[in-house]
Amino acid sequence: MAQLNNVTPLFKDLAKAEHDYNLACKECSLYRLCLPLGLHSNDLAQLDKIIKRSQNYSRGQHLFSTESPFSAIYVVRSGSFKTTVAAIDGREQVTGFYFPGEFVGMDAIYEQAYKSNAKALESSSVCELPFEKLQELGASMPQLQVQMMSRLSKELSGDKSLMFLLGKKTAEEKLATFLLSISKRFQDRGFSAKDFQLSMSRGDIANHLGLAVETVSRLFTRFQDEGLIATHNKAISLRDTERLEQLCG
Amino acid sequence: MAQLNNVTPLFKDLAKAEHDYNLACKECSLYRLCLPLGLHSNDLAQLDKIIKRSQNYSRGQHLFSTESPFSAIYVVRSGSFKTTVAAIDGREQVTGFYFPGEFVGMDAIYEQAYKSNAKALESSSVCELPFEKLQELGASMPQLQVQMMSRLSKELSGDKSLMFLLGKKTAEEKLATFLLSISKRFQDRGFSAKDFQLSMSRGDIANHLGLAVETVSRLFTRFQDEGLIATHNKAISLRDTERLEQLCG
DNA sequence: TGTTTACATTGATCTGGATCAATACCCACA
DNA sequence: TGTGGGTATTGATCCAGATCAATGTAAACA
Repeated sequence: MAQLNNVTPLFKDLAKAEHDYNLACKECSLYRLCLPLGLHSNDLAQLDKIIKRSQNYSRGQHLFSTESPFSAIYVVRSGSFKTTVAAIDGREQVTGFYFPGEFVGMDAIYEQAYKSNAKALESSSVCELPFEKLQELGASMPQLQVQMMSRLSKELSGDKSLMFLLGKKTAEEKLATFLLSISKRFQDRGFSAKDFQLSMSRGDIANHLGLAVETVSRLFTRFQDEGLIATHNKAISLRDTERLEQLCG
Repeated sequence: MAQLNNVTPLFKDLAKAEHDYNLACKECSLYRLCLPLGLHSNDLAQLDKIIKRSQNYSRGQHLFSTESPFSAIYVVRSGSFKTTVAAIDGREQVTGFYFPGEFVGMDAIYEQAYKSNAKALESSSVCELPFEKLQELGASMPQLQVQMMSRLSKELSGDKSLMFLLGKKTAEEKLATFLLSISKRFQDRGFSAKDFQLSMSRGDIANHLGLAVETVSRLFTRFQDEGLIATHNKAISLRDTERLEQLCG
């Protein structure tokens, strides 16, 4: 097994830099990725006031579930989350993974009720946007509404791609696509696109991609044997991005 | 094969009732399902002004494609559409079917570019909402923005359910879910929930559900043999809704 | 009215990835 | 430093649904 060094832990550095959880939006290193983008500074100050900067969620803790009363949407501040939708018989589908700067819970707006469950994959923190106040604010701040719609639209278009992945891609293509998507998101956040630490289990990955854990495990082994990646448990190193891209279809 | 009578053609009656395509929103029979819901009458009048009521699209015609420049989102007025996302190698996934009152093209907002292709499944018409003007209007009309967000959120939550369907359901469960979803949408539009005419081909259904045409065809036959439905080509009659619901998982 | 072309059904066979089973590894906590 | 429980890997087998192949049906057009 190839040796892996200097692997960036999942947004840990960021979490450290953001140690002061009451840091105002304009001081936040996620600023560029987050809602405030495009807001004028006095608008931003108003938004700042309604945001609740909440304490940490520890690994496995629910941010919300379909049982929770709907009151807010969230932006990941540090760490990561997964969302799932479940059937009565217990089957569940991991519908998404969420990293710092990304919005969780937007599918709740329509029915004013969470339609999925969100769970922390590691020690994580969020900014809470109380939905009612957000809406009040939006009435006098069109730019904010535009930003929100933009976020919703982005997630929508990502979901369409996932539908293609689930419906039409082979196991191999699915995993290659997944790895590159994660890599891209790390890069957007200023981390290495090549070396990173997955916060989710093989089971979560498999579930999300519509595969069995065993298939994912075998693919990791094969990708490694073929020199596409190097793995050491949850640490991943992309070794041949070009070939991975070809594998995506 | 069971005989099928009095099957409601797909929103044809509606199309006829809406024969005057310049009908103002407040006169439109889709009012209740559409964007204007919750707007005050003077706001509505303003919205009315920017809506372009376009001519018909005939079967197979593109409403937009990923090549089209982005300028508007659409609301189906009569008929129906499918949207697809495609890979370079030609594979494509049908990401959704759209019926009167439903919004098409919202995933384009984020990147100001259509991320999918929309094609008419039959003779259809739409209301065109020029996005720039919609945004201008939204600035002075918070309720409009709220409505838009609500639509986006609704589609988002529908897509999450589709991800569950694609990732976790069996072929049988997929088809049962599909039939009931279509039935529900007909009912919402004031048509029979039991007897309707599908506007999409078996191929489109199969593609959308992540199945082969042959599998869908066999399932239709089996459902019919088991007395769950009666079919005559594209005409469908639900005979045992309860059992279909159980089959959804 | 026949011909064309696309769509749908049915049957036979094959296979990618699931499932079952066993072992190995990792780390949390005593 | 050992022990237990979750997580991961690896191998053997199976099967739901894909694919291949052929025929049937319908609607569109000359």
